[in-house]
Amino acid sequence: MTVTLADVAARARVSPATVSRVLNGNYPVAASTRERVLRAVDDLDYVLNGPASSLAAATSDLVGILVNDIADPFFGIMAGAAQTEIGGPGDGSGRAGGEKLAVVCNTGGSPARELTYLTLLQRQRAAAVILTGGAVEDPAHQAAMAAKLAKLADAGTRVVLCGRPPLPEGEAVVAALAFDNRGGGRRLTEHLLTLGHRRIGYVAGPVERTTTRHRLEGHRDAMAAAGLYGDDTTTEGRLANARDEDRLTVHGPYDRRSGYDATLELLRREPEVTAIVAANDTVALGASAAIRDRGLRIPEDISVAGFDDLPFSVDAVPALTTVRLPLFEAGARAGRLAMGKETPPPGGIATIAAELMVRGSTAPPRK
Amino acid sequence: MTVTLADVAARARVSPATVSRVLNGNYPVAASTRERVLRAVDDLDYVLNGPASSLAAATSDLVGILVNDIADPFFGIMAGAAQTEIGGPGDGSGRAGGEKLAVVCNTGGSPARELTYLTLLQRQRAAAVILTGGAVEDPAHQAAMAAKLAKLADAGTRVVLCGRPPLPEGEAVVAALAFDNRGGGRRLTEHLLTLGHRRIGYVAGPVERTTTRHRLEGHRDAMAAAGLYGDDTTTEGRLANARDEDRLTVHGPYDRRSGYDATLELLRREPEVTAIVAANDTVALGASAAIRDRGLRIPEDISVAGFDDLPFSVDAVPALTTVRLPLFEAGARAGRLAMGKETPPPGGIATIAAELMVRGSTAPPRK
DNA sequence: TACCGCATAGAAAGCGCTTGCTACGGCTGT
DNA sequence: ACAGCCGTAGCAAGCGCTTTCTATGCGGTA
Repeated sequence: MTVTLADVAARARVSPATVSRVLNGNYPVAASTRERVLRAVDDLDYVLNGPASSLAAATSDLVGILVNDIADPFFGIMAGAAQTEIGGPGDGSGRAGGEKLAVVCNTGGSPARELTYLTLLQRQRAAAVILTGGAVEDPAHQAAMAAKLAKLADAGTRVVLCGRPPLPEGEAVVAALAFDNRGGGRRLTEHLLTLGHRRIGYVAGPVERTTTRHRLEGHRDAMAAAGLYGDDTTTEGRLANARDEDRLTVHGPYDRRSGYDATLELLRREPEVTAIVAANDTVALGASAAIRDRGLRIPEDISVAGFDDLPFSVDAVPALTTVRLPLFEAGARAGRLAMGKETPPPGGIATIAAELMVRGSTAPPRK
Repeated sequence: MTVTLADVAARARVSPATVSRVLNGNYPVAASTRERVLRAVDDLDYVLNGPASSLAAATSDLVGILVNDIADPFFGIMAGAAQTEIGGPGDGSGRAGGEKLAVVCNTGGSPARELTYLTLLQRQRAAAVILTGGAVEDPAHQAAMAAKLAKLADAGTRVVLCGRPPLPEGEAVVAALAFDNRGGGRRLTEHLLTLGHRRIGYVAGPVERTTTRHRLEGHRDAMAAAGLYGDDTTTEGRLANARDEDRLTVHGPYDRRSGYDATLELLRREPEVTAIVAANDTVALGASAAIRDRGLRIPEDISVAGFDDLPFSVDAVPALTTVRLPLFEAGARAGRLAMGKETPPPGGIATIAAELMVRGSTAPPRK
């Protein structure tokens, strides 16, 4: 029924070993023999049995890319970039020689699914795994992840982090490419402060996500440095500041709906807000909609800012002030790292700069 | 080094066969034995060797989802929905029992890569394959695809089409869920005609893509039915109509940049245009930017419409008139079909309705 | 009491490939 | 002219699992 290596060997009048070597190209085979084998492969329409091959060789050509939300271009762009580096050009002959199978796995942000996918990938003896985007900070989960990754690395799977902070003990990992979320967040808020804003609302991402925390910390660093939230360091002062921070921060998922709802909430809590900083561009879009539905103008009445600089942000009206993350470049680099085509940065850790993009959605507050 | 079935068997003091049966749960095993085995599995931190298992059982738990552009939420939404049906909830125990590994593969719209991925999936003896989105209409490629899919089906892989028209001879396929692109396109243009528009520009997708052709045909059907492009059926008249159609149509990729450039081109060719229909929402966003950069207002000077109703479309300013496709539902259904959890529609073909969403970006043309 | 059948466990034969080792010419070097 | 090599090809032993077939022990029944 199905064609096997042995069939090809018979037709080419060579041993199975020779066919295998022709196909893998890691052993000298005379040109004439090779040609005969290749013709037999074509004639018989032979397709390698992946499982058998992986079993015998104890490795597979699977590369897994884990993303938190596949419907979010933030991940799509990174994953796509990584795939271009991993998949190779593809010759269309259907022969697929030397290709790796780059596949993306959607965790939906669930720690359990993240672990499950890792196990599944481990089962397949994946050649490499790329983890993208923020991590969940729950200690139990972090420990489980670290253990799992260590085991993967042990089994020869290359592990690369992309847009995710390094592990506590990062030995298991080939490389970690971390975005400068904190710095980006800080510069964004500094921009707003420079424009003269003082009461700034913050629509944050889900709690316990590193991305969320880092961006928020950047924001608060800037606020604190400006003496906002007060620099009253007495116990009472600190409490008051904390209350202030909390009042002006709302957490929610990274989607437009959350941005919409949170902004309405912020507006209710503090009508005097003159700017809203969103956890990312998608959230910013929802925030903008809420502001407009409230009958307010952007940026005249309220400034809005996002994060990521996704492609649609420049088309928002007005164009969104945001922080650009080089998602494509980072994804591509992660792909190369996973393939061993690029040497890891010193220490295995690289921080990727975030660039402030000032556009029309931010302006000085009205007097 | 690595733990094998035999190690588990030894520790549980049973035969490897018994361990295998406990893990696969398709053979009676006494409760006490099962428990002993399970404990041994946990103690040893055993992870099944996927390749070995697939080799012996001649099937794998891989399910491939092919998408044209992973950075496009159009595909992300479908793929994510399909994955939720396939991956199961995941128990977080890391045991990953009975799970399928749903993976998405990004073809980038390239026929060669599409074929390559199919070969790679065939190699892995994938349990199922879901093809999403429009197909390329090149006859050679179509034939190659049909052959490849037939071979996959032959090998026991379930093939499901989602948002893609059925194959010429669809026997190889479990089911085809096709969007009513033509009907949606027609109703969208009828809406514009009803508003009073007569000179309507069309920013189409890439040529040779089924999606592109169907949406465009819907548009032209509506135009023709309204007597636009003339109903002159003489040879000369037909030629004139065709020229008119071509002058008001520009093709390009499904991205914002293409929408921007094409709209500028359309405006140059025919300054009297009162509406622009875009191939999809992303393109519509680019088109809107171009219109605004030209100093024109939407919808007062020019109406704009998209297709797909992606989440961001409602947040555009003004909100985008578009055609809603139930992407999530379709993806989920494709996932269930791929898992054999749902019986295929009669004839294996289902057409999925497209619903017109009238919003602020379209209005009657100025007198 | 003797027999049959069911429930459960084990033995062993592969699944299709990779790869270390061996075998065999013909060439080169002295 | 002979030894030693290099370049190729084949042999055969697994890789770790699934599954068919067989073995065993037990309870129930005649």
